[in-house]
Amino acid sequence: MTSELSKTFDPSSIEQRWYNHWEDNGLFRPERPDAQPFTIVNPPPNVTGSLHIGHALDNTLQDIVIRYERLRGKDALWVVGIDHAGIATQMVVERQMEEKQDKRTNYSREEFVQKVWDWKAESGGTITGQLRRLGCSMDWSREQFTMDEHFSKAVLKTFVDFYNDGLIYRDKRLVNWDPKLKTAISDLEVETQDIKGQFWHFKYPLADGVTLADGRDYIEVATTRPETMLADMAVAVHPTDERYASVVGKEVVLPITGRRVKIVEDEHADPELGSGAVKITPGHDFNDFEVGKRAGIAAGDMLNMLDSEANVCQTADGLVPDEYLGLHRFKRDGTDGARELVVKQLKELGLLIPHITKTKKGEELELDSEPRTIATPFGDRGGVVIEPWLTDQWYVDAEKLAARPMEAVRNGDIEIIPQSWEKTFFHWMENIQPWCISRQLWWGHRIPAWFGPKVSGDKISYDFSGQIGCETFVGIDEQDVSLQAEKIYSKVGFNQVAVFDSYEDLITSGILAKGHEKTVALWRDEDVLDTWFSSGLWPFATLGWPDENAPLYQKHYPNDLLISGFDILFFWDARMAMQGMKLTDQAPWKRLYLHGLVRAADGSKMSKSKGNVVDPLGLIDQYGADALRFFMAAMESQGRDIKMDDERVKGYRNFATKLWNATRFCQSNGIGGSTTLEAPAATSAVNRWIIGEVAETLAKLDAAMADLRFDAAANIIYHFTWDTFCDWYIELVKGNFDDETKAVAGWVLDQILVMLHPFMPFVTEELWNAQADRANYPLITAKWPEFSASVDADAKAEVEWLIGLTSAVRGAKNELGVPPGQKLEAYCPAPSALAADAIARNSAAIERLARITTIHTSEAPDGAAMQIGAGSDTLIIPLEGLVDIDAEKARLNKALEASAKEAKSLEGRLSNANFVERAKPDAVEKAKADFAHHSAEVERITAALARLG
RNA sequence: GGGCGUAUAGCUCAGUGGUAGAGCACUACAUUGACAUUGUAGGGGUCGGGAGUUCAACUCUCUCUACGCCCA
Repeated sequence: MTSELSKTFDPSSIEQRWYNHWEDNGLFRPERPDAQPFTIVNPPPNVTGSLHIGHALDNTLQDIVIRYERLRGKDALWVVGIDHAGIATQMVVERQMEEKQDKRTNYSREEFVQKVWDWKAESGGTITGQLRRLGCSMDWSREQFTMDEHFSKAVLKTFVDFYNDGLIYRDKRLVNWDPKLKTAISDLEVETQDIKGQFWHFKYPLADGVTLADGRDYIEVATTRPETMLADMAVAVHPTDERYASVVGKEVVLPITGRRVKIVEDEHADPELGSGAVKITPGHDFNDFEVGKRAGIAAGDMLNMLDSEANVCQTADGLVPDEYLGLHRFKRDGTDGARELVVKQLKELGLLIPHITKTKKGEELELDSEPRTIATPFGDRGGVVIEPWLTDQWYVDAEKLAARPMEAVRNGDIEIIPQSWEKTFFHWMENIQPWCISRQLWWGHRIPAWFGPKVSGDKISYDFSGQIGCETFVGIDEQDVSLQAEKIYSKVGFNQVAVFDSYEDLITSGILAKGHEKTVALWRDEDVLDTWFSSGLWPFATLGWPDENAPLYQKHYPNDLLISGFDILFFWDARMAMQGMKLTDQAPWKRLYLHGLVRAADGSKMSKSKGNVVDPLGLIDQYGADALRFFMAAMESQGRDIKMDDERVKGYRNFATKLWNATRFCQSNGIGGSTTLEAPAATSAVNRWIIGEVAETLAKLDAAMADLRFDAAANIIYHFTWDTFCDWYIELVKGNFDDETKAVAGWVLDQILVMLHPFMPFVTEELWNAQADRANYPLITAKWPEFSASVDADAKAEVEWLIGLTSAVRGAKNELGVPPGQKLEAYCPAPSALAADAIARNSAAIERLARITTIHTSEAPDGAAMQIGAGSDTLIIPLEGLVDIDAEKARLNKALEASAKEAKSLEGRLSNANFVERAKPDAVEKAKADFAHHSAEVERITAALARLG
């Protein structure tokens, strides 16, 4: 029994209902213990996130694959969860506090972290509801969070194991410091932008009366960051630069600070650039850091002149004048900073070399500096200029971890799709830098490292200023580290270990006071881990790792596929591969599919600041989730960004409506759901033909899905449904719904619903259930088409002959201005066997579609007529009184010209001996056939023209 | 500076070593019969420029131009 469908298709009335039904009945992951596994993990969206159009694309593609594999009977698992997103989340909560004139530091760490959890409970994870609206069939029953206890344990274990393997180490070096968020960030989180800046030229006076060969008593240096001169530690010149050869090893006296610094040789100084001499600030510039090290300055001795907010602080040698202390590094909010003051003072000292330029009028103009475009680093979250800052941080030796993923891609264990991304992947992996994983935040996975006093001889000494000089203990908990500590400190007479959660806790405890002489105190590292360090474990920690016997891990790891945007190839994908291969000894997924960005209609990047963001939920409201999903699939060719196009989404909404109405029509003719996977027995050509078409469509669809060609897959099912099924099959069988046809039509419609389901889950499920009572056999867990029938060549030829005839008649009538509804008779004096059969068996269809009442097998009467071709047959349709002969002549002449041109070109090719000898045999065969066809066409049309006079 | 990618119908995009396709838009016609969220038919492209390889290039190679992205 079918259930009646409403006259118009309203997506919003069915989506919620079906989604709840699927989820409530556990249909996203039915029990299939013996089935072959298929696994995808969803890139965990940020807990602060809401669904944007990029998520819509990424998740639609994943859902298509998961629904497809589920229909194919696999134990399809789509892991879903949320990322705690350290920086982003802390920012959200801090911003909310700011609105209430409150701030993080008004609270203890524990209190603040609790507030973040409260916020998460209240408004975190909005996106999970939005993914449901898109129809995504994840396994929500196992939804995870990267701060869940089991996941946190995996993160801890990873850190401890990596540390013990020497893959994680602590180092003092320059980091990318975000002075707004007051945390280190990794080099991937830095975005370089070209901004307008200035280039200043200074004189650094030579010390001790030394002069250059040309007599000058100073060295000229240039900089885009004058303020850093307060921490200059050298001037570098190129070893081959003869201008400075005589002063290498001598000193300059820095203006303002009066610091004496050496002139050193270093390849970094480019003789071609400016004066050829460069100032060296090892504590505040990545290049200078390396120069400084080469010049023998240890990282610990490098001068630092900025605090965590990039305000000037006193350097270790105490030479920064008081008036600078507390100034911001440069002008901010209209207030001059250290940069402006340095320039002003140097100018007053006569040590600023002006930049001479000319105005438009040709007058000479003296400027303090030369205008320049400067590549400037910005933090991707905080949005302020990044400060290279000398700190102790935790690093992952990424270079060691990179080898195996590269090998996996080379040997095919990991397939990157599209392949063009391989080069980018290799380029990054080959040049990979140490990965800074510590973050100065409160929200995140706390680093499991504790520091203790340094042991020297039989004494211990506490140093709270930095940690590099401390004893370091890394372990899974306090007990673990205190055992480690006991071993070290018991040797020098300390048999008690007290462990503190922070340096402050240690101090407030009073443990260092008298009375605790035998107790040694440890304090925990305050920092948390980079969020990506934890999300790198996602493909396996979500499945139970590190318990390698966990059933899910056993069955579903490695994952089959990962789908992500190319923008997180380095951030996430590469790190999953690095961590995964080290920890599990296997590539985390077999295939890595990278898709592009969804852009605004004009091709620009969507961004909140531009205000051109398209809300996927708005599109769902307007056109339905199915239409949006189909759009995403149809536009996803491998390797190209997708431009948003509402009209196209609308077009796919229309497609859903078309299917809806076709189903309605079927129902009104007593066509219901099929009861067999196997195609019904069919005798009529039309029915045999459509079954064969389903077989062909299925094969093409499976091939497209195997290659992850989402666009091809979507187009195949679209055209089969609309063109083949609706426009031809239904039209051909209309008015002739015998039992066989009803059975076949019902079966074909079911195959469409199944094949379309991964793309348009809602409307297909609705129609599936409307077609029959299928409460126990919902479409989401139905079976993918599986039948033995294949293409029937005779039926195909016959139906294609009918279609050819119909199209030809319609086209000719249209061109000649004959009303489409006009019924006519035709003459086919010498029909081919195919034509004779087709005519005999399909007279009703021919009359209805081609509007030809009778096809006589006698000679056509003289007089005005139009001539059309169907297959290799010619039909003459008298049009006495209906048409103007000149119009028919013009139409025929046009066709003649086209065929003659084609025939001539083919003839030329066939008479070329080189072609006949060297071309592939089928190419020659095809050319011959085409030539025969066009020659015949020429003859036919010529005859017709002759008949018309 | 290095790397990658893209240039195909008015627009958005597929595509194959054998002379080009889709959707939308456009034009004409149709229409109370599943569907105007429709049907039928049609117009429209020297496949960015140039050179080369080949019997044959939109497709392969080189080069130029334009645009985009990533890295330094």
